[in-house]
Amino acid sequence: MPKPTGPADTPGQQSETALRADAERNRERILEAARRLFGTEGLGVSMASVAREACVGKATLSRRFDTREDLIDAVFVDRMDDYAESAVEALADPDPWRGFTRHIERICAMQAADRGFAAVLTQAFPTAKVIEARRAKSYQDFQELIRRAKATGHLREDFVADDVIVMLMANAGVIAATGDAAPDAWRRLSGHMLRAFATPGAPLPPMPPPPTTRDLYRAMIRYGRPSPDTTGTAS
Amino acid sequence: MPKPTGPADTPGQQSETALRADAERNRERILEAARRLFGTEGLGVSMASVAREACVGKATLSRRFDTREDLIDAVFVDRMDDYAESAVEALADPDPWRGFTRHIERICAMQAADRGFAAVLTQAFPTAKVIEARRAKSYQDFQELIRRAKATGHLREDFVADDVIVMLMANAGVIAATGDAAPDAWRRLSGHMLRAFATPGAPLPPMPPPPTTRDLYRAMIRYGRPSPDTTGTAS
DNA sequence: TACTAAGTGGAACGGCCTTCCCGCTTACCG
DNA sequence: CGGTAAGCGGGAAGGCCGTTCCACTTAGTA
Repeated sequence: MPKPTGPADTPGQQSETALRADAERNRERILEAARRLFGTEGLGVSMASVAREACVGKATLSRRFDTREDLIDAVFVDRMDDYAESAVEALADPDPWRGFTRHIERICAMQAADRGFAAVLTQAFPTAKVIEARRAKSYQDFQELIRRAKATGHLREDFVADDVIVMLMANAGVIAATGDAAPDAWRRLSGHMLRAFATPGAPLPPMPPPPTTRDLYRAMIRYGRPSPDTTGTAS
Repeated sequence: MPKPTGPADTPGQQSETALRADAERNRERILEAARRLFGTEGLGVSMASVAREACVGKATLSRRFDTREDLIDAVFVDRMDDYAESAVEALADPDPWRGFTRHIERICAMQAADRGFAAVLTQAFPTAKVIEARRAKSYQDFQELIRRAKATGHLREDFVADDVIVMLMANAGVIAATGDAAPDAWRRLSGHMLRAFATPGAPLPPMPPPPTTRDLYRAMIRYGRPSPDTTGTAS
């Protein structure tokens, strides 16, 4: 009877009875495949295609992660670490306003780099404990950052933490709509957003150039296919 | 020979041989059903569900509109008229900057009022002649509006027409993400965007309040289900 | 009124997805 | 080693979607 360490107390997903070596290897392959597909296609890719990409049976996938949300949780832990870390870094900056602007730019860039992650930042996954913990932590730190940034006089007084969530939703929209037809369009948005958040005299990074009309049009055409963003709520 | 009883000789789609009375009635029912479903669920609802909602057979639907794009074109003609009209109205305003701000607010509101239309404004449908004509017209007028608004000194010099497309994509993202859990979140975004576009002293409408944290969180949870935005490219 | 072609809905089909199940393989412990 | 249960893959069943075909209905005309 392999009855190793404590039973099921790791947050989030499945039983935690320590996998057999080959099983663990498969688990890893699934995570890699999912990371790849989520990144390029968005959350919402079929579980079947994840299994196919990982070269495992469909059964193996759902045995390891019985809901899509579990898979998402496992895939994006690292990214959420980076996300939470960004707020910490921002707080560490001696100039809170510079910390603020860089934080905004960093998290927008994180969204742009991974389409699935862009969605993760704008959705809540109640059962994904790990993700939600990181999100909460970042939110806390961000509140403090706001307080300090306002004290410099460069951040608008009416700015609130939830504005950043709205911004992330907006940015996700731009990223989903432009895809790789206009891969830098999001920079233009984040440039605008910083200008919206800043008070008149505040120092700002230079405004990124707009995407070319041609690229934007290509993006509008290309757009259309598979942007499900679906989560498949746990049953 | 059936007479040409104004059954809308809309360009673009199907044969235009004037439908029989009952067929025309069905066509209308399909359009109503599609308008309703596109508005609440987004483009991307299954053609089958449109047929069901319209109480016609699936065959009837695809006989009348052989591609989803045709249906979209027919459904959104009026909305696109309003859209193009908004730019005209803006040009008619003696104060170009006020015309500009109102135009921005109006088109964002149009997106918020109809989820399908929000998608239409950020996608191109090469085969949907009617829609594309209106879009082009609006774009032209908007260029002129920009020119005049810059002349007032209230619009940033580095603003370009394509910025409004990026903004529409962003707004569509917010609308898709918040749905009716936080139905006014988009106003906050448009408020930010106007502040981003304006030069320091420019007169602006008051900043809309942010959505409540509670509503935003509900939106993040609720989000996830079926926001396909898909178009089903014509084959 | 009677005829005919335009118009109809449902059945059938192929594709893709998910979930469940079952017989085979193999890692690991003794 | 060798036995055993953990782990595996794929097939079956069931659900939706979109398309196509076909026998029936009915609007409009003569």
